[in-house]
Amino acid sequence: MFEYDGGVSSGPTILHADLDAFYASVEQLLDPALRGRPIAVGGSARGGVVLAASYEAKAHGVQGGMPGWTAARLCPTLIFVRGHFEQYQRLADQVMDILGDFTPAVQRISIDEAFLDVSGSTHLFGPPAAIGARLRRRVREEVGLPISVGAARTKHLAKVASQVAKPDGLVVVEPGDELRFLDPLPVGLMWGVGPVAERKLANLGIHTIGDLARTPTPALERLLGHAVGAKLNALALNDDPRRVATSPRARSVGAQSALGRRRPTPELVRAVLGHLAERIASRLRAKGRAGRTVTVRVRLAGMRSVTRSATLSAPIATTLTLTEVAERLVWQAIREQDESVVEISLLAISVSNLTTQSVIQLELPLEPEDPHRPGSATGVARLALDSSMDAARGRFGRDAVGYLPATLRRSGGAPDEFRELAERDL
DNA sequence: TCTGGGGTCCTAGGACCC
DNA sequence: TCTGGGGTCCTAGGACCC
Repeated sequence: MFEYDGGVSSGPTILHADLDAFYASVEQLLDPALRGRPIAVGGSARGGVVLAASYEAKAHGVQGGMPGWTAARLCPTLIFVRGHFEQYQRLADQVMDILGDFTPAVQRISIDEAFLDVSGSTHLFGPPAAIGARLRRRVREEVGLPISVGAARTKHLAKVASQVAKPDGLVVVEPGDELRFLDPLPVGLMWGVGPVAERKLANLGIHTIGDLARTPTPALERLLGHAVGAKLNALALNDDPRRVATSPRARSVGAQSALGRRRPTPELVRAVLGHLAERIASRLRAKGRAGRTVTVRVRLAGMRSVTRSATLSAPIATTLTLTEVAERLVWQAIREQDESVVEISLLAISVSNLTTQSVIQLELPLEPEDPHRPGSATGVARLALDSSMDAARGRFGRDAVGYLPATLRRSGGAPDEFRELAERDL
């Protein structure tokens, strides 16, 4: 991780730029008939989940992550549109290129938002407020999308400022105004305060960031745990040392698939895990990485989840080995539930404890009699199989091999283009 | 009416080692 | 006979973010 230290400046030189209702705004850009109207990307009035809502829909209470039928009930005129996922990546990259014109210190934190440290750019572009305004204008004129910008001395404050600026606004917090700015804002605007923490804080009468700042740290730690409590108190007092940095390497890779409600038959479990393992392992191989810890998650009907994990003696990146380890863990998890559990609604695999190792190193013999070991005859054969599958995929596209049989696909499942949008670089 | 998919980080208990 | 304290790794669960 490389850090840009803008520490010499005490002005509001950290910018947080955040595209407004990104997926929905792209749909409105692509289809003028949708502009000014309440739309939801993803889901339908009968099922699925809403991935993003336009501001017109948000005005009715529609939010991302909400079941489609709930959204339709809140907003009867809601228009459901299918996503144009390839366009999202292209347009977001175009926006990031524009941000890069203002400073090399850009930390992209998701497809549609980034931090910028502009402390070295003011001699070229003027003060941070001018940079924010210029950046917003360029994104609007060259890409056609609304973007909100917050500028402050720290990342956290810049992020809060961009939330306050939405939609389509710019908020600059001068150093002398920081505490006054934060004081009346709801605690939920802070990074790290979700629904659970918000409810616990409300029970103590803590509603605003000012309330939080006036609460003694030990009380917060008792309520929310050591790490969260201490962090929140520091942030509420605007004591935030984080610098803009390039993204660190990923620490885990995973994939999941919602199934509706299914009885976990051996055939179903094998097919779904094989599909997930293939997605994960091919990503690992493409980057020359491998992982030692395999974690599976089984979500039961009723949304309760159980996880099981195993740490292997050597890192793996082969599809078959990952499938078999995951299969063992999933059946272990299912067996340990009481017998009333007959249906599952999701399977997930994650690989962590990642190492950066070449394929050659993975082939070093360990215990040749164990088929799970990369050095065994079986292990070598599996690597060879994976290599040819990877090659076929490279030539004929990602769906050329290893896709989930149509009979096991659930209508309304997330398209692969959507999955790829969320993937982090390994 | 029934709830996506990609991640990060923290906690707490137990095993194990020195 | 009974026994300390610190560090590291592993596992399961959960909060949170986009």
